Amino acid sequence: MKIKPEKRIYLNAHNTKIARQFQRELWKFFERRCLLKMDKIDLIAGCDVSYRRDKARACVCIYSFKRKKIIEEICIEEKISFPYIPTFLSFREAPPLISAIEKIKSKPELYIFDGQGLAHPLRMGLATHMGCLLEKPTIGFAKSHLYGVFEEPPNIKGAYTFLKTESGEIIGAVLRTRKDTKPVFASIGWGVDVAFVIDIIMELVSRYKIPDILRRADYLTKNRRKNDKGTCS
DNA sequence: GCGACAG
DNA sequence: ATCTTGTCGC
Repeated sequence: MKIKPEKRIYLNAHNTKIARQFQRELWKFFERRCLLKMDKIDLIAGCDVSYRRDKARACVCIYSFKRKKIIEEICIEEKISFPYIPTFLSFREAPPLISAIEKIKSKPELYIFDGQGLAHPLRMGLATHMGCLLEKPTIGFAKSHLYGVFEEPPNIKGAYTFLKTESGEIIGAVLRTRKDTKPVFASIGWGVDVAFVIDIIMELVSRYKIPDILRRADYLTKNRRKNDKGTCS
């Protein structure tokens, strides 16, 4: 899938000042309605990025929710173009992620990213940022906190509390995807609501606290230490 | 000024 | 995220 040509300008920012402006401009593409239904969804994409020296490697793993199996995997490698700066993660990860997503053949209905969605000071975490570029439903799945107020959820698998802005708006959930482990921060990315986020994430986790599809993408991202020149499948 | 700070 | 060895616990 290709993103609209006019949106490519948002991929690279020369500095945080411009990056901040891009984050504000992208907000106009945000979709708040929930475009998906649990009983109809099928193809879901788990996306992750890892770094090695001056290269970033992005991997996308597409899973068929109905057939319960992975149907496609794509990995790409390219030069790192932006440093890691809290609240500006998108400018480091979106370029390689878009490169990988533009190579997939199937048509995912939902994309899950390693990071926040609306749980960001400007509501522009990686997942929301990617959603505004792709104009497709996205969810942010983070292992730690960046933004938002919440209470600790009970130590029971499936328990959750809402992640809110200072003014009380619900932007995501602090979800206990596994007992006796720290809860995760799942937030609305683009085109989904909190109930959907919670339902789908719980459906995608099995034995571990991270959804299998994201663990797989993470694995593909790092399993290239020796040979491998950029391809895998 | 101080603390917090996705990956 | 990455750099890294062993180690505690189910």
